[in-house]
Amino acid sequence: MNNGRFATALHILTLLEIKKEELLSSEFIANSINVNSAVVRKEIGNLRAHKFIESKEGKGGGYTLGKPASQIHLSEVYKSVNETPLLGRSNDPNPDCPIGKQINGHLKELFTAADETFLKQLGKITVRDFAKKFK
Amino acid sequence: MNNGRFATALHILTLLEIKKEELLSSEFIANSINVNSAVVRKEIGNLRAHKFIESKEGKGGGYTLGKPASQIHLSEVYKSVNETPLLGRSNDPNPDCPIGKQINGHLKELFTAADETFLKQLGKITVRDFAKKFK
DNA sequence: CATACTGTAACAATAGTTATTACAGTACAA
DNA sequence: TTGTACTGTAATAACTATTGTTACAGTATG
Repeated sequence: MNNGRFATALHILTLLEIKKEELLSSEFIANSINVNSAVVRKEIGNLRAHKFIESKEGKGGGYTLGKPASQIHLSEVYKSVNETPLLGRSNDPNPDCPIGKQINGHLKELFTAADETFLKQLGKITVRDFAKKFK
Repeated sequence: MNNGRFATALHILTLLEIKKEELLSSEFIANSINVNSAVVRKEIGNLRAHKFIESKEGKGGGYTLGKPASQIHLSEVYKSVNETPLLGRSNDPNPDCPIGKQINGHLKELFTAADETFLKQLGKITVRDFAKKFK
C-alpha cells in the first residue's frame, strides 16, 4: 500500500454517481481513468463485495451504485481497498534486543491511533459530496 | 510509499534517545532493527540532513541525537522520510474525459486535507514521548 | 600507520503493483 | 438458437518501488 487503488475506486464511484441514470460499462470507465478494463472489473469486484456497486451481466450490462452516494463514506471506500493501516509496515526487529523486542507493539499502538484520526476525517466526506465538485 | 522507513527512522531515534549517553554505531543500531548497517547509515544520512541526528566519523565514531528528543515531533520525522502525502498516488486519467480531466485536482485537495489531519495528530507526539514507553 | 568507524555509490534481489491476455458465463435481441 | 456485447475471473507478464549487499574512499583516533 499506498497504491493507486483508492484513487481508482473513487474515480469509479464518482463516475457512477455523476451518470447515475445510465449503466456504465467497464470499457467506458476504463477509458476515463485511462487503465485497462480488466483492472476496472477487478476493482469493481471488490467494491461490489462491499455493496457499493451493483452490476448487470450480459449484453447491455454494466454498473450502477449499490446504494445512494450520500451513504458511501470515503473512509469505507478507503478501508475496502486497504486493510492495512497507514504507516502499517514495520521491520522484524531483533527479539534479543530489549528495544527491538518491544518496538512493534508500541508502533502498532501509534499507527492505530493515527489511522483512526485519518479515517475519521475521511468519514466526514461521502461520494456524493465528492461528486458534487464536478457539477 | 508506505515503506518501512518511518518505522526504521523512529526505531533509530528511539535508540539514540534511550542510550543518549553513548555514541551508537550503525552496526549496533542495525543489529537492533535487524537490517543491514548500510541501510541504517543511509537512513541516518537523511535524518542528519534534517538535523535530527549528529554523527561523528572515524574510529570510535557513531551517532547521537542532533537536538533534544522532546523537540522532535513525529510529524517531522514522517515528513522527512515521505515527501508524498498519504494516499498520494493518483492515476493518469484521460484528459479528454470531462471527469478524468478534473479529478486529480479534486483528489489532491482531498489528499492534502486528510494528510494535514494525520500530521497534526503525529505532531502531538515527540520522540521523547515515544521513547518513554520503553522505560 | 593500523584500526574502526562513517558516507556514499553502484548494483542485485525481492516484493508489490499494474497491465495484458484469454476465455468462460450471462443476458439480450433478432 | 444463435450472434453479440457485456461481466467475472484467472494466469501471467511487465513494471516499479523497496530493501539488501558489496565495496571502498574518507576520517578520526591512538
